[in-house]
Amino acid sequence: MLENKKTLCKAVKMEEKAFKKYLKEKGLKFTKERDLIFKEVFSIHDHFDLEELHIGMRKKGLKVSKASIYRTLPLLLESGLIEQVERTEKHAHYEHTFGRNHHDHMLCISCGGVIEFYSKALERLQRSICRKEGFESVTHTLEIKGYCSKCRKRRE
Amino acid sequence: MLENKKTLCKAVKMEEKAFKKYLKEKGLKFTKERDLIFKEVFSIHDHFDLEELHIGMRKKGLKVSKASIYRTLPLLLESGLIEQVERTEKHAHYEHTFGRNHHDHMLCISCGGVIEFYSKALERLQRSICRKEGFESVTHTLEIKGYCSKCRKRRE
DNA sequence: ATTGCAATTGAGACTAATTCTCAATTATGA
DNA sequence: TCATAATTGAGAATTAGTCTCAATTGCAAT
Repeated sequence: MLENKKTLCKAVKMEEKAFKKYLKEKGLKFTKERDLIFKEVFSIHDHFDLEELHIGMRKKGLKVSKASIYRTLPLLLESGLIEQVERTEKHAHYEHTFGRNHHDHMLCISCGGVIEFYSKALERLQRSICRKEGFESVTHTLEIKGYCSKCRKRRE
Repeated sequence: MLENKKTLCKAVKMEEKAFKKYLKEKGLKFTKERDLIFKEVFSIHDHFDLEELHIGMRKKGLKVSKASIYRTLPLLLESGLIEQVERTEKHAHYEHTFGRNHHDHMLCISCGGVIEFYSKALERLQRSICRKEGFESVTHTLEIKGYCSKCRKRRE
């Protein structure tokens, strides 16, 4: 799923550049808080929610308020550097997009497990559907809810 | 999108039967509040959220508490009589499934417009992906966010 | 029909997530 | 360096949704 560390580092630098560019275009500042949040997000190679992000930062002694995280995540989302993975009843979950290819999710209703999958054919088909509608896709989310193979067996 | 009224009426009766059956199976009661909510939901041939549903009922003089609506929607969801359409930052939107085939949504980031679409090929592909994973799909949601054709033109 | 009881209801208290406010601070471009 | 507009943190405010509990009501068995 991830390349080796060296490649990762180099690439995160590029992502940071992209973030700075995005901010500049919007007339927004690249503050140290945003930098910290950005770095934290890119150090998590998994799904995370806002709470986890915040706690993780506190543990490292990085003092950034929740409010700032609430304010920064939408920027990262909009610049395409992170994606919303899942929205439970309670709150959203995110993941950064670097080093991971886009993928979709199956959510098991029974055990809460998450299965990631990717289908080239699916992506292609979606692009073609959008083209037909004249719609320019920026992101998409496909969530399939149901029962994973383990839970299916258990239910029998 | 919808059949004529007569067909609709007859079919809603069937849906009501399905709802009663679902409740009975779960050992739940078919109360007059649930009946009212059910009827209201099936009188809306469009997306709605909980707030709208509640206000609509108040206007007609139907007194059902919000709490009861909060309690009833999950039942309708679980019995497959309604679906979650969209989850804005704030709250979920629903629609009843009768007389409308399953479809997915494109959401315009710029104007907030919603485009519904359905693709047989897409559904088929999803089924095949699930089969491969041994996953039993119950529902799925595909949301494509981007710019609709009108807004694309406007942005140029 | 009557009865008994578990499920349900409404109203408001409660909780959790998110947004807002505002004075103090800071990044940025001139 | 300076001016200024954006940003910050802390906590207040808001909002969606859940929970509590006494009163009510379906419903199944009499």
